[in-house]
Amino acid sequence: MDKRKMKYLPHKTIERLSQYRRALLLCQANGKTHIFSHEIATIQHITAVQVRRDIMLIGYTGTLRKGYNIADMISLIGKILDSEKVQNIAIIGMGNLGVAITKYFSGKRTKLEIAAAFDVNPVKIGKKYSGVECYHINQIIKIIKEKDISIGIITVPSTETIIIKNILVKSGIKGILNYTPKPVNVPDDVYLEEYDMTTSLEKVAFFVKMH
Amino acid sequence: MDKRKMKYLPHKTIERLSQYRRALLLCQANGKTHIFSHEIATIQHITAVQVRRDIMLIGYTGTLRKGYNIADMISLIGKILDSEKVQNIAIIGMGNLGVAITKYFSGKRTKLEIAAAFDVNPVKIGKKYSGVECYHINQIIKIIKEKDISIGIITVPSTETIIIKNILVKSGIKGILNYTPKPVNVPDDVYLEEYDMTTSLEKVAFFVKMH
DNA sequence: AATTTATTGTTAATTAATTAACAGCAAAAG
DNA sequence: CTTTTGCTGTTAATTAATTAACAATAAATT
Ligand SMILES: NC(=O)c1ccc[n+]([C@@H]2O[C@H](COP(=O)([O-])OP(=O)(O)OC[C@H]3O[C@@H](n4cnc5c(N)ncnc54)[C@H](O)[C@@H]3O)[C@@H](O)[C@H]2O)c1
Ligand SMILES: NC(=O)c1ccc[n+]([C@@H]2O[C@H](COP(=O)([O-])OP(=O)(O)OC[C@H]3O[C@@H](n4cnc5c(N)ncnc54)[C@H](O)[C@@H]3O)[C@@H](O)[C@H]2O)c1
Repeated sequence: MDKRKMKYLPHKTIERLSQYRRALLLCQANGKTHIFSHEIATIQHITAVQVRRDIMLIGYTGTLRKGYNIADMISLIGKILDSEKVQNIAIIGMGNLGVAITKYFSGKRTKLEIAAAFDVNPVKIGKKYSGVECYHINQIIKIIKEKDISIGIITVPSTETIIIKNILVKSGIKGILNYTPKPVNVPDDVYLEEYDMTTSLEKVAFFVKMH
Repeated sequence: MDKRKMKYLPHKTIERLSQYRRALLLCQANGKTHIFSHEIATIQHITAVQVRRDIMLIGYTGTLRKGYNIADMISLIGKILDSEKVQNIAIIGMGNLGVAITKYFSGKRTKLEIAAAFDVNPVKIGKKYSGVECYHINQIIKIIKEKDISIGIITVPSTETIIIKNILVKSGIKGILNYTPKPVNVPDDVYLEEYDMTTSLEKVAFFVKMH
């Protein structure tokens, strides 16, 4: 698939591709070789049209009455989502959430690797969390360069969010995933994704109340 | 504000209201009494138009050249988002993520309360996590009734997601926040919110690679 | 007192995302 | 061999969300 086109894939399609891939890997592990759009839709709890539309956007075509070749689709999604070389990630703030995330991601995806953790608490410095070494935050610029880290996950207390964001931007990081409730802004060449758990929970509570 | 209108607030507006409120509470704590739309916008890193549009949708009006009264806005957002009585929450799966979330939320928001935790691991049953008692999963229907729990947070291994979702729906829960990567579907009268961390990270990685 | 400035509130326009509609066709059924 | 069925791929329509435009006006400035 053409690189120029990929840039223009809708954000929501990118998200779904990530999910399709994991679903397809599961199907493949169960010995399936082909799959219909409506089967993917059922797994993901979305509509078959949406699945076909996403597949159209990435330029793949299935075979009529046989569906999509699972192996081919996995490989194509990989070509779209994955970088050729490993993308290294830093996680900043090894508290409850930071440790949980590190454990969750470490050694899972081959093309994404948590390469370093950072904290200020002396108890944590030098320790390894699921194989990831924790460094003092004042080492971060050096380590990011050394380990060619391009993505940062922020899990520090929200009072520290801006400081950490600034350090990350300064050290040339190109993507930030901010899990603190303090919104940040970044230069145009840095991609930012924020998730606020309190917001999600309050949203659920609102719609429950409204019933 | 009219209850009928509230139902039709856009989802994104609901999310931002939750965030405005927390920002406003901070401002209030700093002794501020009034705030302009562009100030809120700066804090949230969005546009002032969007802030004013959201405020318009909830039917509040500021005063020209003076801005919005912070206390009034906090109170109005409370009337919209909060239920009159406390909304009780159950969290299912007290692993890394479940424990982190429980710690994070417990005793924070007055109108939302984590009222019970559930697991299958005998080591965890009977223990308290940040003041929240952990029960065996086979007690869940009883406890949900007893404690009038209307919201469930799922943090079990993804192999268990569907089982837990079914139990929650069966026991009459009205809102589910699913943090496992296994998508679920629910009847119309249950509100569902899903968040998949891997998707977020792969999305960041994609846009970083595309640069 | 007249003019300028800064800000709100709202409508209109634009962009993004989803959903509907359907043509095309290979395989299955008759 | 002909018809029906079931699925793909794509265009068109719809809906949701954001952004632009600007009228109204209170306060500040001249
Ligand atoms: N725990 C959760 O489930 C949860 C959920 C949603 C959001 N959050 C947010 O995630 C963030 C972390 O939450 P947590 O529960 O893990 O908190 P935590 O207090 O357990 O962890 C924060 C960690 O950051 C470290 N830290 C502090 N200042 C630092 C700095 N300048 N540089 C590097 N490290 C620093 C601390 O030493 C600590 O280890 C918070 O902003 C919180 O609001 C947490
Ligand atoms: N840890 C993270 O940062 C993270 C991030 C994103 C998503 N997740 C997802 O969240 C879920 C939990 O992750 P985790 O890291 O906390 O895993 P974990 O293994 O530490 O915790 C899972 C817990 O669920 C319990 N459990 C298992 N079956 C159960 C059942 N039938 N009923 C009740 N409890 C049961 C286990 O005993 C365990 O305590 C997983 O689905 C994971 O994919 C975790």
